[in-house]
Amino acid sequence: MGRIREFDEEKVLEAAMQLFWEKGYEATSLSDLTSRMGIQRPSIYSAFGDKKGLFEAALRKYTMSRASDVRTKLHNNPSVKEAFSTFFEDVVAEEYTEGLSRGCFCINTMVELAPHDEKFEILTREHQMYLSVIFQETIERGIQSGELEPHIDAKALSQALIVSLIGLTVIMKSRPNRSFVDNSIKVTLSLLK
Amino acid sequence: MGRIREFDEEKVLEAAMQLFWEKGYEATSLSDLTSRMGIQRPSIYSAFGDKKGLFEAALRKYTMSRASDVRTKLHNNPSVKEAFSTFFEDVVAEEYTEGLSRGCFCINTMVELAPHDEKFEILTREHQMYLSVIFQETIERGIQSGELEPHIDAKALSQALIVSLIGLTVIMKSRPNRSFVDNSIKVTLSLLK
DNA sequence: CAAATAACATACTGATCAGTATGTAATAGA
DNA sequence: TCTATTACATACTGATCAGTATGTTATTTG
Repeated sequence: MGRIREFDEEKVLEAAMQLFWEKGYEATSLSDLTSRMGIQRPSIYSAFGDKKGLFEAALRKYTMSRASDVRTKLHNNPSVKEAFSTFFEDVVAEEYTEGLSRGCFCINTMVELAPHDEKFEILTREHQMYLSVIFQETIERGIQSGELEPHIDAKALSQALIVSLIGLTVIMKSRPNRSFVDNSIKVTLSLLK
Repeated sequence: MGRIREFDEEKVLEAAMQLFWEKGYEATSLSDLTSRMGIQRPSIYSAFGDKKGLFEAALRKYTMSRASDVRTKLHNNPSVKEAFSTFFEDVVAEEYTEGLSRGCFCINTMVELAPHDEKFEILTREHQMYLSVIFQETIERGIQSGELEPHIDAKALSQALIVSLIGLTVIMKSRPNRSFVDNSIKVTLSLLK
């Protein structure tokens, strides 16, 4: 009963996600959001609670989509070494292609909000832990197939690769020379033996 | 001629630095600043121009002090491997000791401002490049002393270590298990052979 | 001491912030 | 068709934002 909604919640959430991803939480105003989402202020509040609630919904949407992407990319390549090098190169290519370096929405949030808001500390941590498990599974697959040496510590190595991926994503925001990131990746991935 | 200044510019700048470091640029208001710096609003504007100018001065103070610290820590230890492992462990210890994880002021700025303000893109990039040179010099010292293998690419390795250090600093904001960061460091520093 | 200068403190500016009150339009069930 | 309900758009709220105008106090120079 009652009037039916005219906007698609998934679509406006996608728009909000893009905006928060670009500008962060504090620098994004409700006016920015209404114009980008194409709906009025009270619609936002009725659908998502408040600004923090909308941000959280946007971040959850991002992390779920991102985790799925990472899983697909790493699982689809039969060669583990190639899977990782292609994955890291894709991350770099995306960042240098776009005019604005948005980086990773989750990492941005880890820096801006996690230290001051436990909800986001947990949310961002769990996303990184999940990615780390995907990395670990991939490395273990490489060990079992014989592509990687059997003695390596898959868990510890996956954690080191996650840390490198984060560092890479962050330093690209300062637009270093391409050689800097290429060198870093080459050296880091030499750990995959 | 005229009344003499009652505040110490270095001291109030130090206070501003601490606040911006904790909260970032957007989340820090002029009211926050006046109360923490202990001076009135017009004094800030006469000494530092505007909010961005104050932030820039604070960041420059930070990066200079930080670069000096890093140089000292890495140069003072005769063993290069030990210098790096102590250095990384110190970074972790500091972050897990304090209640709030401030991380690195420069890295925080790289995420918040560098993508939207070229001045900070350059400033943060140059700081990271400078740290990378300090790392490289240290690695080269290890090669010359015979502690490290002669064939390693000191430049590329130093860049990979910088990337790992950034990733480590960022992920600690989500307070992962200590074992996660310990594993990462152990694996990454295994590149120093 | 008088004039000039500069830092001081208070209080203000218009703009913008997140969030909401209010009235209208559209839908469902009775 | 009437009533209840929900979404809509407009316009408003008090609070806070960055930055400044104004007048006072302290110091130097003549």
